[in-house]
Amino acid sequence: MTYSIKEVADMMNVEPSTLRYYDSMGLLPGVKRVNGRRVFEDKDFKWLRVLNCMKKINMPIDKIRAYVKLAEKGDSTLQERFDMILEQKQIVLDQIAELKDCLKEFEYKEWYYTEAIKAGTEKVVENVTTCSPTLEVDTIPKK
Amino acid sequence: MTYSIKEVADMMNVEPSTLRYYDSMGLLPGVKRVNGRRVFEDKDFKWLRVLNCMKKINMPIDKIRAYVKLAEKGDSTLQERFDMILEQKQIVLDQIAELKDCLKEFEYKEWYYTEAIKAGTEKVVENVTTCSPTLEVDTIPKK
DNA sequence: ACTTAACTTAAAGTTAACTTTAACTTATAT
DNA sequence: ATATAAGTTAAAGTTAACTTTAAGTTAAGT
Repeated sequence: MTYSIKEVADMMNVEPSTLRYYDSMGLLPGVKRVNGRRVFEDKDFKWLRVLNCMKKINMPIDKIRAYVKLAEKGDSTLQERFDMILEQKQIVLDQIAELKDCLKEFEYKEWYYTEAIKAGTEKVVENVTTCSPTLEVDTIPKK
Repeated sequence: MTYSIKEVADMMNVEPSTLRYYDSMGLLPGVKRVNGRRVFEDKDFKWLRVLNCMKKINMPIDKIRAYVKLAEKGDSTLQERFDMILEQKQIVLDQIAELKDCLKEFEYKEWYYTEAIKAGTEKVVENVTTCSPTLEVDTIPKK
């Protein structure tokens, strides 16, 4: 089975021009051409899925390219690639932890506005949290 | 207790120039001035913590400013702000779910390289996953 | 008192990641 | 057959979010 650039772009929720840009940056190694046109094959999706993840965690294009270059060098770079993957895995874990903290803040705000709307004014909830001068405070009121 | 722009910048892990930029964009309402200098008070940290979260989930500055403007209008905008918070909460939840999928991919890659390094070559693991032409596939090998 | 560090603004500069344009070729549908 | 849609490249343009610069004022340390 083969796929056009538009079909792949739709699957990845990006513009075809974005895929061409990725290609020009060296992020789409080994994609076949037929009459000059890119033809994506099943084997390409293996990498596209990883690329998709790397993009989602905001890994810079330069770093992704570095990974691709290592992969192209073959087995001699296995350890280096492993190290990069471990580093990125830790970054995802950190990002998830960070977002969970943000979620708490938004859940607090949800509660805050629920109470304020009930009362018709913010004054009722304005001083529920003791605001110490740090950004690390965790104050989720129990329902 | 009061804090200089540098002190607040350090707490938020940003440059003072970034805070000045946020201020110029209307993201730091109600910050006092003494001889022209910004002086941050305890009350400001309440908002800084929320701002911090909004930045972390990549909420665009324009949207954050819209929220600030609503807050400045007072109680008549409670419902609108509640709706915005709910929307952002859903965005965080989606982002967390997305990152968890990425984590699986990196965990698979970790396993992949562990096996490849053991064998000295990628050939051993290259075709472990059946790669269907979708980016939604989930293939985590059980240890 | 004097030096150094930190603060100020307005405006210009930077960066990453696309996105658009122009000029062209190839494929698909009627 | 012919129009329309989709593909191509290289190069220029865009956007968001800072970041730096320049020129100045204010505060803090010795």
